Amino acid sequence: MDRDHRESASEPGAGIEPVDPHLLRSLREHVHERLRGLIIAGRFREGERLHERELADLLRISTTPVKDALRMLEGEGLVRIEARRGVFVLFGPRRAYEMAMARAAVEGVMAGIAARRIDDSGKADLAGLVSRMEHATEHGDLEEIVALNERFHGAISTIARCEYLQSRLDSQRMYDHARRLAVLGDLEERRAGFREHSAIARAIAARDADHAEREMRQHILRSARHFLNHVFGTGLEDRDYVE
Amino acid sequence: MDRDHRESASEPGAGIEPVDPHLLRSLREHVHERLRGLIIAGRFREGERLHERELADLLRISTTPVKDALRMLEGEGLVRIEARRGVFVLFGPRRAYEMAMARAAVEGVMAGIAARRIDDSGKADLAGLVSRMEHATEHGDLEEIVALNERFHGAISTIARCEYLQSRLDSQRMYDHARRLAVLGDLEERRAGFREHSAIARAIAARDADHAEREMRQHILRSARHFLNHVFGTGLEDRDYVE
DNA sequence: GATTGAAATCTGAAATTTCAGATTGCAGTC
DNA sequence: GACTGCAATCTGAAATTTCAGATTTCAATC
Repeated sequence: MDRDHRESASEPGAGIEPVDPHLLRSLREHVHERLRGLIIAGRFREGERLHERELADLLRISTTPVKDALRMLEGEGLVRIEARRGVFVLFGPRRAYEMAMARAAVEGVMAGIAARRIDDSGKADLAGLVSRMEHATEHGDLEEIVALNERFHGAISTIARCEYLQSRLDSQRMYDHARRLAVLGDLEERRAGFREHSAIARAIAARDADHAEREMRQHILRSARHFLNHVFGTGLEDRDYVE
Repeated sequence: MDRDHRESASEPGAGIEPVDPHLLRSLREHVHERLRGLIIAGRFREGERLHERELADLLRISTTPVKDALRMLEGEGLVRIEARRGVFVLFGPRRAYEMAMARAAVEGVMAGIAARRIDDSGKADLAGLVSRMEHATEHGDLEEIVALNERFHGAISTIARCEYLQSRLDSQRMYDHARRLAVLGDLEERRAGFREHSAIARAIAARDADHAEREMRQHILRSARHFLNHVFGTGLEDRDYVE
């Protein structure tokens, strides 16, 4: 309602924007998304072989978009393609944690930049999201928590305005949705995540770049470790990763 | 000579290893390497259009490996592919600096991990490389400096043993070789780089992870800024990037 | 049974053809 | 001249075919 009210009736083009060329998703992107989801959900063991023609048969499409999707997965470090030998899955606890480390490093830098760039409008956005996250945390609204988490991290990216750094994060996603919900069923874990989000937002609002970065990194690494312990049991060498 | 001496004559298989599947480079990789080099050398303006069929004609190959190479470049953030519209270059000073930032973030983490994992053999390797870098710095042996720089960073990666993090670095390379040599022609710049390398090696040898990370990040960002100022003149917003 | 070499089969890479959406050019109408 | 609609052309996406290296199978030889 507020939205319609703000658009002036004297602007006939109001609300009309250029069509985003990415709205139509290609076959390759569909395949990529599906295979990626299966890999991080653990459907394939680490080292398991994927079969290009078999996948194409199952999906009722030609091998071309399957090849392209596998190439994308290779670029993300989730599979290894050996010419004329096969495609092998590269996802296990170690890889997942290294992905989290890469994410922590890059997103930490972005949080630092956001702290330098924040304005009042950005502060209000973050505060609003934190408030909603607190509510969802206490009420156990798990899907809402996941969605707000996305929005929180997205808001920081918007403030930071580092398009390339953000693009690097897309390939570091290693959470399986269903398992993430399972982990968030634990109130203490939810509260820990919320405390961390709050600390990040406070540091950014205070323009404390170093602190924002540190909080962001710790948040990402701690929650990743918790998640991976839940999914894989023990499997990580702790020595390298103490923060 | 020392090498041959170390291999025992009683081991008939000595020196025989599995064939690395990547030894034979595919057409796609050749095209990727060439196009990548041209892009970071500034052969194409930011926003300039690349033409898939034209490139295939020039290279005397089919469009398939050209498509694949362009896809790889897209994954690296160096081009944007719009379906049925064209391929557009995304490389300019801002992108180059964001690439350096991503590299600084990830490689900083790796330096910290190396500091935790270092052993005596690793210390000796780094010390040896630093010694050779000092010599090349004072004698203006530019190609040697570039090669030793690669080896220095590679040695740290070997110590850190984070395969995935290392793989993320491959797509963050943004130095044009010829221009890099030009920048290194300046003795003060060479010395600054050497001082930074030394500081990194010292921090790693001292197992001071935080310090190693900080030194690595500063080294990468400072030298990138210097390089980009040389190549592009001013063009970066300094405000975001103060370290 | 062990070894060797050739044939058959498998596999991703590359070439070629076709497809389908996007853009441009041109002719007709007002 | 401005506008509209259609045809021609352009472009990356996808399908299909072929290629060339890798692996397996099978038959012959010792």
